Amino acid sequence: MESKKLVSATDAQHSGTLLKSLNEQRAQGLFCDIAIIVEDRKFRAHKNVLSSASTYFHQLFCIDGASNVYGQVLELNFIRAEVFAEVLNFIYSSKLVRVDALLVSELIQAGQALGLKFLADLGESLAKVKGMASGKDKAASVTDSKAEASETVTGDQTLKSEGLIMHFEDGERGPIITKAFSLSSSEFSDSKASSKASSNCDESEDNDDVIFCSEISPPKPPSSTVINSAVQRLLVAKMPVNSESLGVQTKQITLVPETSSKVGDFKVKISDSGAGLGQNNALGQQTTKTVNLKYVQEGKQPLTADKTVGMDTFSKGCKVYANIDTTPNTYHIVVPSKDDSANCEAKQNREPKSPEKKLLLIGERVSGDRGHSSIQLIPDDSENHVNNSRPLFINEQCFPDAKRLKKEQDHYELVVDGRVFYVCIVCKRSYACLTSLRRHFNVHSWEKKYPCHYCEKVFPLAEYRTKHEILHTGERRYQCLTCGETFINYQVMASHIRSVHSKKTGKGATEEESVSDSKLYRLLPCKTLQIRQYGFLTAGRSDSMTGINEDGIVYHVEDDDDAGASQQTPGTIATSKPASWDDIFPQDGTPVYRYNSLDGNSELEFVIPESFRELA
DNA sequence: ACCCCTCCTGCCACCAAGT
DNA sequence: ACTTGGTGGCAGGAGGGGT
Repeated sequence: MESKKLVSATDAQHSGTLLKSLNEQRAQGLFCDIAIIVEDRKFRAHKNVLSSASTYFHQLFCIDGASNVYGQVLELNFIRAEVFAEVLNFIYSSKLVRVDALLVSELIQAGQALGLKFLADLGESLAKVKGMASGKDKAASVTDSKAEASETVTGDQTLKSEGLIMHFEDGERGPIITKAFSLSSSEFSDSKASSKASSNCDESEDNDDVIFCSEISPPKPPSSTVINSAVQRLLVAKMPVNSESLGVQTKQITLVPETSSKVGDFKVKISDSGAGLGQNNALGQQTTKTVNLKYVQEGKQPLTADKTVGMDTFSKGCKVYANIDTTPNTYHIVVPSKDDSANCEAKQNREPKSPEKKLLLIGERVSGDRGHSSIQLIPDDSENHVNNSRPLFINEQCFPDAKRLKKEQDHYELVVDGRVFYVCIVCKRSYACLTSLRRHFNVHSWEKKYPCHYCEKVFPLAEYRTKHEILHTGERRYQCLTCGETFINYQVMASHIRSVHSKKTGKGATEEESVSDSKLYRLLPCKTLQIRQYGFLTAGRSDSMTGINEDGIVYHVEDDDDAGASQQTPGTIATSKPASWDDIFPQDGTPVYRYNSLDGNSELEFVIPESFRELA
């Protein structure tokens, strides 16, 4: 039998090349499957890469139902955009390059929060390296006698320790760390991060009134955290009872399935906790009882259930009414008939008339039987909340699959005396108009992004962008008819009219003032918007674009399929005759727009005219 | 206290698609 | 032609931060 010859080979540069390629793909937006919104900036990235580098992201992507992951968009609110940009660069390059030393502490915090061991340990590494420098390095102010240097090169302010290479240089605002390479390829076994992610219920207790919690059953926890199966089904909800400047008193409701009981039996624990302490049972009061909810799932309508019942025990389509009139602390559960279920969605928007007066519809079971939602206890002053358009705090955070929450499943309905309120499932804001909720929901989902045409900012609402862009253009649309002065927005104009002319605008004005209100100012057409729409209308065509030269001549630009080679072709004008800006905006003081095709954008560059600058 | 600014939300107009 | 749903602008209140 002939012996096999085996050949082994290792590409030492493979990992580096691979990472570099991934980083290039990220830069080009290729294959990015997640958008991360931090402050007002959007970062595209690859889930696989994030998950591999960060235990936080690993956990997050494993737990599909994490409350803040909605589809392909993730919003991080515990980190600044500037810091996250460096974190992302590090993940995709294994390097921190010319990072302002002032950011180091935040980078360390970010590393700890995101489960990035290198960044989390950066402080320790820095202390060691600085200890090696022992006064030779300008940046070194902390020394560590325990630092063990395998090699120390301080002459050029480059330090090496345990695989860490650092280079210090003086930046404008202080020392800058450059050429810092990752310590090692040791696996992230960050128990802190793991346990942190595994206990989401506790993680957010610091500031939030309502804890966003999820079923603690990640399919593939990166750490081998063993979670008791009984605890996995634990659902915890917190409810603000008193939201005065004194903090928030909370009641904690815990639904624990009774393993020895029948299906649907839950042991309900209610405990009070101190304001803002985030500690269970701080005040000690606790009651426990068992309720059978099976009938709720299979029952015939209507039913009444205790308020401590979890929403996840209801069948899909059940409408849950808080019985605020006759029997406090109970719900009416209205189970739709089979015929109703098909038309349930269609009926939702046409159901302003509530036959059950004084029944507060606090929610509808929208997720499947495996859902992990719960109903928040209604505060005693719930009716006040209703009057304030902040009626309820419904805890419906724990969806097993956030992607299933489609647009038509982004809200609950509240019916109060026949009036419908639409409650956002994420933040619990209530709206009188469904359109308002739809518009608002993009703040969570970022299904649509509205990037500023003048800077890198991204907005969840078109109107925010428009208002922001007007700040760029400096356009002043609001004109005071008393003195003729123009203003950039309504608020400034109203303030001017109030302070200078001693007149009131708006609903707060007296009847006499209201009568004359319409004459106080006038609103000029929005040039900023018009020019953008004009640009889109022309540039939006797949085969051609229209541009304008500095003389104000409109150009028709043919697209030769070479994005970088588009050229203006004077003479191929889109209209029968050249159109100047005066034709479009014949008023004086019109801002100047230039067509910008340098970077492939079919956009119009706005140049603030001197007249505007003088006014500003 | 006042001003400035941003955010928010009810209301409305406009538009496109479907009936 | 009418209905419906989506979109986005406008008004004006609320609230935060700076002075």
